[in-house]
Amino acid sequence: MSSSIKDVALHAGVSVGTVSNVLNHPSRVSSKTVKRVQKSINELGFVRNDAARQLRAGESRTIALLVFDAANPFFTALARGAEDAATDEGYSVILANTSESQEREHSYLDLFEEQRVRGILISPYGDVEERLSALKKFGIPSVLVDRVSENQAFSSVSVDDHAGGTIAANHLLGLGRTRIGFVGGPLEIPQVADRLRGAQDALQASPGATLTIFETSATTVLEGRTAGEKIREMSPAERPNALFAANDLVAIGLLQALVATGSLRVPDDIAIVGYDDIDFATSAIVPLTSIRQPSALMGETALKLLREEALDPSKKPRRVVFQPELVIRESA
Amino acid sequence: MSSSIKDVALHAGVSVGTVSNVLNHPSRVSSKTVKRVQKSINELGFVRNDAARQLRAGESRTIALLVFDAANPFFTALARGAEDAATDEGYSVILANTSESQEREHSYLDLFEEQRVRGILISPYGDVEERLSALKKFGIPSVLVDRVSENQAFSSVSVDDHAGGTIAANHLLGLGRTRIGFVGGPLEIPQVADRLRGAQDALQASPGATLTIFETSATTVLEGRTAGEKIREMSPAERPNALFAANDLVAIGLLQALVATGSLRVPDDIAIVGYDDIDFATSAIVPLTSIRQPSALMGETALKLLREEALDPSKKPRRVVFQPELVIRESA
DNA sequence: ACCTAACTTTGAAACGATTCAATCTAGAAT
DNA sequence: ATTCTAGATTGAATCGTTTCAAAGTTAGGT
Repeated sequence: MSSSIKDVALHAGVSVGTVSNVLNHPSRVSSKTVKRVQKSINELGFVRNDAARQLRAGESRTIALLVFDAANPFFTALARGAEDAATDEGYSVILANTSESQEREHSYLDLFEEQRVRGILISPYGDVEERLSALKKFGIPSVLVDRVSENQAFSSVSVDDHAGGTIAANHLLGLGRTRIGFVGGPLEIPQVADRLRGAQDALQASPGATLTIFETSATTVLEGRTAGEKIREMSPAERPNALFAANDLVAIGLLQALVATGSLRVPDDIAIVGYDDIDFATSAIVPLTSIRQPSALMGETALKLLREEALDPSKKPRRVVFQPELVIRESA
Repeated sequence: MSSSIKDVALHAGVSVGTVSNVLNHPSRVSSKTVKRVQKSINELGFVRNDAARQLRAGESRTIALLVFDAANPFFTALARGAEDAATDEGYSVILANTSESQEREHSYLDLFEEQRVRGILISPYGDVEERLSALKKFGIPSVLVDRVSENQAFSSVSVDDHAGGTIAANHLLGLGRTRIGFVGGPLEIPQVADRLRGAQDALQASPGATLTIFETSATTVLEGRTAGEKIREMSPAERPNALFAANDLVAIGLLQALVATGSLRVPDDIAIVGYDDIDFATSAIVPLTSIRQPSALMGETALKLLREEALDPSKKPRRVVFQPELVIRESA
């Protein structure tokens, strides 16, 4: 069905070694021969079998990017950055979506291990550092994205989520809000936990203020809406007058529940701060005040770190931390 | 660095054939041996080399999904549907993003061909049917997503974009709007062209109404906003009083330019209908009236069609067309 | 105790590329 | 004419699996 390098060699009247050289080291072959072989390749419709190549050469040209929520624009922006950087270096990036499932996260890591990808960019959902260490020993480097390595074993690109949480909370406190709610979850997700902790630390400095946690089972629009509906039903006295959402998706969900129904006004009754500053933040019912992360740049940087790692696995991991930035719009 | 099946065989005191059988046909091996081999596998940290496996077995377990804009929630929803269906059948889906570049589209197709993926789900950007035919001859089936095959050569899952355009236009006409603008592009994208044509056909029936085309270079929020700014500057007399956007992203961009600045009211001054009904449509400044496509279901269906195709390549391609549905909110 | 049928296990031959030492040019220098 | 050299070409060995015919083993029936 598909022709091999041997068929090409036969057709062009040269040896298989020569065909391989035309493919990989054309300079070693006389231009006359190159031309002849190229012609045969075209006529036969030959396509190199990557499995065979990889088996012998021992190295792959693809890099895997594993995120736990591909639907989040923050990750697609990040992916875009990584892809552009990869293309420049002759690599291809393939994306896999964990869908917030530890099981899938592991099965994708298994897949990538079996495929011997050149490296892994991962925004971890579950606890995978041990697994990644094994992969590293195995020869597959990885770089953590949007999360730092707990034991400093991996390079990482992240944003200072604690600082982001503090900025958000301080902004709300600065507006004179004292009953603050944090909406997001699961709290096991480090990004969520850090943002929460950052907010809590900011609250420390303001004795009068309180922080209530509304934990959600995922950081999605839908979960945000569900939480919003609960908050809407609270009595005005206990209801928070400011909300800090773990990300913009949740914030948008909150807006849907609170504003779209006309029951409450944002920011008058409740101020809302989101996180990520995704494209849609600007165009929400009430344009969202949010904490911005430089997503594309993060992807690009992650790829660079991965390359460093691949070049010299013994190198000390680097940790790049970007600072988040408050973008003030109308919701707070 | 990494141990092979041979090492495992040696360690367990069996032949390589037996190890392979433990991996692929455990029923053929006595349970005693299975246990012993498993133990060796764990102790040595053996991981099957997929390249070798694929080379010998000749078939891969991954399916590629190639879309031209991974940032569009419609596609991520679709991807999710395909992924779930694939997981059920023991396949893995890898996602690649064309980023609206024909060059990338081709280079990813090259990659997938070299990798001998089991099949391709593609939402084409450029003109790729010829290329896909070659792939099919080569043994790699594909299913078109969100677009029908021009020459009936491929199975496809799509939405009746022409009908969608008609529905949108009729809705606007029904609201009494007569100066309608179509915003989107490039017009070479069939989805865009079909939606436009559907609208034009609806206009035929209304003699008094006119349709102006505002072509954009991509269907993104940014392009929508740019177009919106131009529309905002038009004199009230020539300015359209209704807009049909090629997708929700563009519609959101339009909203940003028209409403966020406070210059015009939606739908009073200008009514807007979007397309796709993405999650964010509900939460736009003005909740967006939109044409809904059953995205996840489409992904799931595409995977099923691909499986049929893989099972019997000579089978006549099937074309599944879903009907779009008008979701009325506030923007029109 | 022997034959058979059913299970297990073996090991060599693929799969399709890359690599590299060895061989073969053709032209320059003497 | 002869030697030398750099460049071009060859082809066998190799990567790590799966496959499958053949050989080996076990237990049940007579």
